[in-house]
This record gives sequence, C-alpha cells and structure tokens, in this order.
Amino acid sequence: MAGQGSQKKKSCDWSKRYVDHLNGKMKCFHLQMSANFGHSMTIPNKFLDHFGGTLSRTIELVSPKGIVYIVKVTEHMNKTILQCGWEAFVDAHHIEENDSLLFRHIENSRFEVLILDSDGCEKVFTCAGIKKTSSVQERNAAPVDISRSTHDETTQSSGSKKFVRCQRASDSQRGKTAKLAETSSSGESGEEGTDSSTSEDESSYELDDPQMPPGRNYVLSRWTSLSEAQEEKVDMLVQDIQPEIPVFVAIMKHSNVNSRRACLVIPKRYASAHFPLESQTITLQRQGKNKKWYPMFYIRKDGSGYMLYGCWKNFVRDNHVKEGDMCIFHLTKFTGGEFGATVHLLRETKSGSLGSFHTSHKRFDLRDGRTWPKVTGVRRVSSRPYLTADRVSLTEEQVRKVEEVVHSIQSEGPMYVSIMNKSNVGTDGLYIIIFGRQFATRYLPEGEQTLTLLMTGKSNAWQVKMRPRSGDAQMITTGWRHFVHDNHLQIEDICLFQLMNDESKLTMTVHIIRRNEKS
DNA sequence: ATGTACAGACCGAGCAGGTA
DNA sequence: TACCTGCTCGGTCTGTACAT
Repeated sequence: MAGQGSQKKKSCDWSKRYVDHLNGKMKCFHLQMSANFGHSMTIPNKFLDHFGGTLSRTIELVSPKGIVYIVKVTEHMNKTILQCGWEAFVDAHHIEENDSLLFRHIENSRFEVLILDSDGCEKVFTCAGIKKTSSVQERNAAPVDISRSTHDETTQSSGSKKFVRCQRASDSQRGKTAKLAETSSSGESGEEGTDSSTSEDESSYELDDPQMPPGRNYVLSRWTSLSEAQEEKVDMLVQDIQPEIPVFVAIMKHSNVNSRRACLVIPKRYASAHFPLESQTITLQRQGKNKKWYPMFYIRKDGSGYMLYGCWKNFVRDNHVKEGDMCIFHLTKFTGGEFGATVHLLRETKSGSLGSFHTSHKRFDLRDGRTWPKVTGVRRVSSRPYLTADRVSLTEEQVRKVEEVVHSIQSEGPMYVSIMNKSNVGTDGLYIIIFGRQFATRYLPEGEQTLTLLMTGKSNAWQVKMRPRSGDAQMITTGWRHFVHDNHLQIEDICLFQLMNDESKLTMTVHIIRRNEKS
C-alpha cells in the first residue's frame, strides 16, 4: 500500500479555501494534487477540527459515478492519514498531478468528491473508464471495508441520492450570501484575479428573477434549466468559490459554440445589474489558467439585447467548449480594474442525466394521416415523449411529476404539457391555452377546430374552440374558461394534454398535476 | 352595466442575415 | 470575418366588440 516503506511520501497541497457554513452542518473543501501526490494523504488539522479533531476509522468517498470507496484513516506522528482505499480511488479515477478534488461532507463519514482536471474541467467517467476488478460490487451492494481487502474493492450505493437530500435541506437554511467562514491563502495557481470580486451593486439584482432558482446563488441563461446532477455540481462550485454576487450559469447551445456567428446572450436583468453600462471588451479567464480572452460585450442600441461575441469564439475554440457544456461565469475585476469573469467549465456528462421515456423513430398513422412518435417506455437520455412550448423549461420536479403521469397512462399518442399561468386560468382576465408551433404543426389540424376535452374518471366533456395563432401555434379560447372553473385549475398546475385517436372528432384527455401534489 | 371573447401590440431572448 | 441589426415566436397585456 502506498505511503509505506520506501514508497515516496505522498501528500497534497490542501485547500487554500476551506468553507464551513450552514452552521457547521455542510462542509466543503478543495485541494489540488501536488507533484508528489499519490497513495496516501495527510488530512489538515483545520479540517479535522470540524470532526472534534478526529475522523472515524474509515471514511467513505463517493465518486462522481456514485461509487463508494471506503478509505482507512490512520494516525501517525500526530498526523491523520488516508491510506488503504485512497490509492484505489486515485487509480480508478486516473487522478493526476494538478488535478483538483472538491470534497463535500454529506453525512457522518461520507464525502462526495468532484474531480477537476488541471484546466478546471470536470473529469467525466464512463463505466468503461472506471477501473474495476472482479471484486467490484455492483449497485445496491453494501459498502466493502477496503482496509481488510484489496484496494480496488468498490461499491455503488445511494450516497449520491442521500447527498442530494442533504443538500436540499441545507439549501433551505442557507442565506443568499453566506460568507466564507474560513479562507486560507496558499498561493494556489489559477486563482489570480479571483479574489477581488466585482464591486457592482449586488442589491440591484432581484432575487425573484425567474432565472434565479430560489435559495441558490446563481443565475441561469433563459430557457434553460439544470438537471439534478448539474445543479449539484453548480452548488459544489458555488460553495467553493463563494461569489459575492450570483454567478451566471450558461449551458452551451449550438448557437453559443458551433455557429459561425457564435455568441452568448446574457440575460437582460443580470447584464444590466452586473455588467458594464455600455458596449466594451471584457476579459475572460479560465480558472487555473493565465491566458485571457477579450470578447466584445455588446449592448443593443435599444437596450433589448446583451451578448458576448467576437473573441468569444476564440474562447470556445481554445477551451474546446462543446454543446451541452456548462460555463459558469464568476464576475471579477482583474488586476488593473478590467471587468471580466473567471469561467469555470463543467463538461457535459451523460451519466448525470435523469432519463425519461424513449421515443422511437417509428410512427403510426392517425386520422387525416398525421403520425406521432411512439412511446416505448424505454429509458433514454434526453428527449421526452411530450412537447411543451418551444421556450418553456420544466423544473426537475415538474419533469418528474409529468413523467410519472406519462408512465402511468402508457399513452402512445402525442402529448403536450402546459404549466398554468395567469393567462391560462383567468387571473389576468384571460382564459387561453396555446399549443406551441412544434406540437400544433405536427399533430393538430389546420384552421379553426372544435376540440373535445375529457378528464379521466369524469363523465363530463368540455367543448372548446381552437383557433390558429401567429407563428403556426394553436390557441384554445372559447370554452376553456368552463374547464378551468369546473376543474379548479390554478397557476402552476400542470395540464398534460393527451391527443386521443378518435376518428370522429378532435379529442384530448387532460391530466392535471396539481402544483402542490407530491410526486 | 357587466362579463366574455377576440384581435393585435409589445417584450425579450434566440437566431440568422446584411454589410463594411 | 467582425460587427450590427432585423426577424421569429412564446408569453403577456391592452383595447374593443359583442352578449347577457
């Protein structure tokens, strides 16, 4: 085992940052592997202080794949050292010099670990990429005490899920601007320029912004939402960097990275609160890198758009930013007062996707020859067996609820999901439902139609008028009011419209998911 | 007079075309 | 190619005609 006999002494340059907020319940620390890192590791005393000066005899490290490594903790010469099991963790994740590890304390002696390479990019591990031996136990197996067996014994457990619950509860307790409880200042590379945050007025940003998830210290680009796995990663990063103002999280789309005119749109409210007041070049720097890029921050003359372009393409090219990657902008004033951002890049990982139900390419005929994708019930990575308005994004909770209903009804027909807003339920005097262009053009007949709405378990039927709307959309108007009242629809309730295969008339069954309904 | 239905304007982010 | 601007489209709001 490492750290024994003639083997090199393996140590780590422990975190320059060590945060402990949330009343001591959530602990997170960061380390970078120094030149002589390796198969045993000394725990810094300040970390141990949070555990009464001592750790359990074993701790559990939950890898990015959710595999739990049990690591033996020993004491030697007044130092606490991780030994047996640590080597297995290092080997299995191909941890190299200058990689960074982000540890978060989940519970008892368990830690979730995020692994970043020297560029600050998250290392992505496929099943094949994780070193496994015959002793590796599969999902749901009980953790194995590696200290009594080979160092490659690993096991996958529910650690990640527990971590999620732990984090959720903690988030609710956390204030928006939790401060660093303790910050060390070892001169770790790559942090230059990040220690002086922008002096923009943080109070100018409204916390009820729809793109700022409640209880979080980040802002999302519009029309995007994070998967649970992505949310976890952002949370970990935010805990580590402790931004004074919310970071901006952008999930790269085709137009951001692939288009000849690649640019990145900054949400208006965020840009107007925290970016310069007029068009100018700004500075971007990757976390852990010295190189800088100078994209143009452009404000339209009418103030209707804020975006990065120009050298933004170079940034994308030089850092191999791909569609689906997450760029997290930590706004910064660099040395010399130049405005810009330190960018943290988290690569897209399929392993973290939630999956939903598979839509095959097979289609079948419907009345008037229309066809729709067949739902097969097979889990898949990204697409969903239902449509929403083009730019509507569901929260993970809403996705979960909808998919439960979709799964339970086992429908093979097209489905459309609409989250009730003021105009849908009469709060602002309007009672309308709009079927977005994609759904309307694929599945709905053209022109004005009479649509029959049904509810499972109810004998009632509601006749509503459906009219074309600009942009190939279709809008339900007349009659929808009665449906809303009869079924007590409220804002944020979800209506899942299931198009029925009825040759005699246009019919949909509506499945209502109440806002407060537990999934 | 009040409630309802409808048309259309406006907003803002995404996207793509035009021009120097 | 870099930069700027116009168009698209979903969501929202406003004004008006019509029905009761």
